[in-house]
Amino acid sequence: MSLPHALLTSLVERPGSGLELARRFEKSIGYYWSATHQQIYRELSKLEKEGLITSEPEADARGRKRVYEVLPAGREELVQWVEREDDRPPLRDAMLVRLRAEAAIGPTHLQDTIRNRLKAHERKLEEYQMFKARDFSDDPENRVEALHRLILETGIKHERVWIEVLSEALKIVMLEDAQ
Amino acid sequence: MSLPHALLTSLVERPGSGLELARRFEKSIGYYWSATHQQIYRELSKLEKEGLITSEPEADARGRKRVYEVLPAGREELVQWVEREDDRPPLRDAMLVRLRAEAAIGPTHLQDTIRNRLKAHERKLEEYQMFKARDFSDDPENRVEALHRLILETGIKHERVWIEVLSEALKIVMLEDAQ
DNA sequence: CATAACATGTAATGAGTTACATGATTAA
DNA sequence: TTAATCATGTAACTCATTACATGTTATG
Repeated sequence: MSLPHALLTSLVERPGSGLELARRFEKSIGYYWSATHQQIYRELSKLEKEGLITSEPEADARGRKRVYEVLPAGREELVQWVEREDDRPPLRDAMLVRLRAEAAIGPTHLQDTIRNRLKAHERKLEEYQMFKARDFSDDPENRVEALHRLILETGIKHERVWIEVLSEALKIVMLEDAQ
Repeated sequence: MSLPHALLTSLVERPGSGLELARRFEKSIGYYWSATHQQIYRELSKLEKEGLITSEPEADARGRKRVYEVLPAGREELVQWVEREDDRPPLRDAMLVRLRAEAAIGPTHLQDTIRNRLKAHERKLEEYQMFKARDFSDDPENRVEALHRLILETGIKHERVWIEVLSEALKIVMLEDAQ
């Protein structure tokens, strides 16, 4: 149940429409949560029905831009949620299942798949490093900047782990082909 | 759609019942895919209906142990799937949403939540390191062992990243309380 | 023969994805 | 005035979670 709270957070930072939020998810929010525009519109309606956000203009305006902002009740709900305990999400990556399957029934031809994913992670890493260079100085930081930097840093670490893992996977898979 | 393939992989490695598979998921499979027994039973029925696995005894035996094994068609499906291209799963962690929300509306009281999750990751890391010491030697490895080690190593790296991130988060959150 | 442990399942709900539908605004 | 872009939404489906229901086997 984090999507509504990711939306509340983003709207607290700055009011915006469904499509604007979808774009924020694609850009910056993407490295800690992801969602499609369909999900976002559905969730915004729900949040408005629950009285946590309002929109302007209120009219049933299909096709016309509708800007949402957070109500006091929404802010309160967000505070409550932040302080709530929560389990860690399970690590669930099909690539690891593929590698285990490869061990069981291989050799198969999965080098290209690995190589493509490796490239994808390298691209993301580069993108995040650009964000970091652009948005964060080495100066003493306030808490907001420190938290934002930490979140981006998490994305960077995540990409680095996968680059390491996939590079190693490629080595193993290519070795077995050479035999 | 990785659960059926995680099941096929595990059953190729060794035939087993639903509950046995659930236990494997809790133990070793947990660091690359997770599932509950309800999901597992449902998926096993589906796989059997599709002719990818069989079970003994076939009888509609509620309460009696039923051991599944993979049919040639199941093995073939697994090979096909392993070689199939696949996008990276998005990074989706409620803790990062919490940290971003904390930046927007904080300070709130989320230190305990962070501390608890930190402890959970430290416990997991220790567990994985025990597995590693127990199951893998430093000897020259064959491909199966190398792949299994890589998967475990991925879990270890993952835990380490979160330990770093949460330690840093704790520092930031405690600093702001001191002000 | 009672009870704990083992074993398999159903039902309801929630969350996420994919495909599709439609209206409004702007610029060529 | 037509096409592109902006913008909002519906519907159907799959996957995962939670709560519950029930039968079997071993053992004291």
